[in-house]
Amino acid sequence: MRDYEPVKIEKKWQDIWEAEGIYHASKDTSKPKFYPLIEFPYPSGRGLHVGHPRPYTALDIVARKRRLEGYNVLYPIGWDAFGLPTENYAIQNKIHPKKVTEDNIKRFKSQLKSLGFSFDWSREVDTTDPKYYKWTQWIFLKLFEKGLAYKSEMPINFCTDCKVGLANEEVVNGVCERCGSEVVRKTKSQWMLKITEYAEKLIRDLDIVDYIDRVKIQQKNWIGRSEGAEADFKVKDTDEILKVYTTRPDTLFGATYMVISPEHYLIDRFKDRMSNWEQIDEYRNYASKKSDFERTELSREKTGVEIKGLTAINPVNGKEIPIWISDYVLMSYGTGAIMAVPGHDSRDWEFARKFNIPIVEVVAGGNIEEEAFTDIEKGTMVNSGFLDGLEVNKAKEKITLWLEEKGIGAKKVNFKLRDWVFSRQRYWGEPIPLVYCDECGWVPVPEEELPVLLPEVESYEPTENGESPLAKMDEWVNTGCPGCGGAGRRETDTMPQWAGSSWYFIRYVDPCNDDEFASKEMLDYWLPIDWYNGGMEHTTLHLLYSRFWHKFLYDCGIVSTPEPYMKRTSHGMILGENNEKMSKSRGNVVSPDDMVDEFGADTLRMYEMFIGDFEKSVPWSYNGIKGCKRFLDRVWRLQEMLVEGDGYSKDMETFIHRTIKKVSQDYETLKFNTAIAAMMSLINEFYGKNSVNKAEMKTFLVLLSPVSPHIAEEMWEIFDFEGRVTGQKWPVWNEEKTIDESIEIAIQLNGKVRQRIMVPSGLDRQQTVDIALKNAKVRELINSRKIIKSIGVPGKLVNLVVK
RNA sequence: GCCGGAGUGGCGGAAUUGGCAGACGCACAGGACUUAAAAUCCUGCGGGACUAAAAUCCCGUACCGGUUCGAUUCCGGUCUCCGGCACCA
Repeated sequence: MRDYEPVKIEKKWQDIWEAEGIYHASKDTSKPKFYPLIEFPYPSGRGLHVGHPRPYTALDIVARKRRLEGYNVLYPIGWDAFGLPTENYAIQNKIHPKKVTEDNIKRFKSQLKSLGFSFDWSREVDTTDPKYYKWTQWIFLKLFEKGLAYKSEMPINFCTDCKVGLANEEVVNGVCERCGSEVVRKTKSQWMLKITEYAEKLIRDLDIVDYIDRVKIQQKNWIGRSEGAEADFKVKDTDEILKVYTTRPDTLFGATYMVISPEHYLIDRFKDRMSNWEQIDEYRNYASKKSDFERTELSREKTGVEIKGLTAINPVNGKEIPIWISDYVLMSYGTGAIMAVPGHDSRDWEFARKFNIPIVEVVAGGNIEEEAFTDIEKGTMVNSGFLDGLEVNKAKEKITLWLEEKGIGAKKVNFKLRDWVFSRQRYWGEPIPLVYCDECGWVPVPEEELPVLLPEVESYEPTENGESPLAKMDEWVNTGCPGCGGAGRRETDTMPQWAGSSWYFIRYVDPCNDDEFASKEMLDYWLPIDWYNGGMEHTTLHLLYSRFWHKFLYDCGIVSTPEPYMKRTSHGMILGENNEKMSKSRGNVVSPDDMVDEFGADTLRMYEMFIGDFEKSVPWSYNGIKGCKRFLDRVWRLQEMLVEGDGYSKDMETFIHRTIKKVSQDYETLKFNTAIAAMMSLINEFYGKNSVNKAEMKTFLVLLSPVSPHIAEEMWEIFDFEGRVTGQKWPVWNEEKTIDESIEIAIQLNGKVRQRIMVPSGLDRQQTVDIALKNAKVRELINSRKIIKSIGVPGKLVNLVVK
């Protein structure tokens, strides 16, 4: 027997598989299809770390199993290559980001290939390739055409020293990550996408997809649908009204003040009437330095300023109430103004306590001296005129009708979801294909002129005033207006990285099509994705953005399914051996290259699947991977105990059928660790007998092949079995043959196991109890005590309650 | 802070419509083989009481409490850790 030399056999089979193109998806649309998807990687300068292969191996296993089951499988791969880290690296090292990207992709590609994934490399896509981003721009133009892209003044983080716009991540503790200077929020006109128009559908259609619960819940909460009412408050002695949104219109009588956000337009409008303008302006400046996240932190001491000289009128009782500004009210949610009901909202309660504003009880049931009473199930209305005596939910309905009758309010559904800020003042992204003309406004670049290519520039640094580096390229910026032929200026902002990743799975179905987005035939055959696996960190943003784009394309009649992904699962992170996140700075990064060199790809793949619960994060363990190598060594040595045999041997039959069942089911339910454990047990059984026949060996190798394909293929060849292991049929189990004739059950006395006995399988509840009671040892244990109750669980146990 | 998730031996984990806690692997210990080591093979391996050994018994699934014949699993509360919080991807 030769030695097991993974490095040799893995390269050998990778070359053969590639030459034969066995992992290419077929154009034959008569076969049933299976389209699994992993999140395409961002090709960073650091190369792969061992966390990357975890999800890739998982779906590779499923993809390989499906091929053996006769499906036409599309398991694609590509590069999400636009983005900040590459651009920053390019700036620091004075290398063009395009070059950086090329180098990184090259490295990633060779690393992935060494791991033996069954990706269809002929369909590779790259978001930075003009042939790809042509269609990203095309989708943007569709959105623009349908009125879903618009311009709005939005804040950006602006470093007062570097004079550049910063990503949130580049702002650390309120200061610039690079220079440590103060960061302020500066408003800038930016492109926005109306994802809120799809809020209702994005929630509703979660019902038709199979996502793991925690993903669905996160999406729902992120979209944050709430039902309430809008109500108009008059601003005293003006013709203005303050519109507020509230989920508790029932508490309107309890509104003792109002709060508007520091960015609210009323502030500038009535500037002259405010006797404490300086104080207000100072507060506005203070608030502009904070992110929404900091502003809404509940534990934080509430801050605010009363507007002196402006008051509002509560529409239900005509009472004059003060208006405050405070940063806990956000312009981005609701109307940017709230009616404050300190008796029944904990933020308002804290605020009122701090600034000595009266707290009025309008729902009885709590103790508002101690804390706000917010329970909507238990209270009864008081101090509320025509609402008195009603339950909260009834009061909500009545007051909403009242507001509608008076014409000063209405029922309203609100979402936490905000529109998507789509502009970046950066170089390394897709140019937004619009031209501004003084005559025509924003005009789309004609479809036949796409893509709008990213021009070559000298420096990728943003400009002094926070504009994109493209703004400096006069030649590129100044162009003819596609509408009137007059002078036009190109949009210089680029798209966010999310753009390319919002539709890449669609391009995979027809990646080389230069004439159209993708052929209808391919779209209809391959979509939707059957199974999408990705990290929990993408649950809200990426998943929501891509669902939004897909729904939009569905409404345009381009794709035929309302949802892109039928199933979504999620993997846990692989941490360093010290149980911390792998990072260069912590020095705990493990490279797959080293593992492949030392143990082979088959061992690495197996260990990544055996390491623990697929859905949980888990620390890397060098000893652990050694254990998997040991297992494959044992598999290799099965060669020495092979005997003839066409069918499973009698004593192994049950074991084999059970293993087929366990492995088949576990591969489908992300329980790769227990599937591998089952295969280990089977091998232990072979070793115990010191023999394995050909039929048993074939079945085992096919079961093993999705996890560790190279060794399975090599052994298949050594044994001179017909064809390839990658060309076999997935084995099936016979349910009857998985059942033992007799099984052990436990006998408990008062809930504690006291005896175990063997019984025939297939007994019902009563038979199980009876057989236990007949047992001599059990009778002895019961002794003279009386049986009060007996519980039987067929095939499991009997519990006798005795006294 | 808000939303979501997790907590089981020395370690990774297994067991879930509520039914025998610790499968499988690692580490460790003892033994076989070897001049020796590595590799390999065999055995043991949650804690405690009792015992020459076994048998037997008690405790044990982050913590406190509840429901139940029976709770790692369900309910209420507490603590700790992890992911996300809209310009990192």
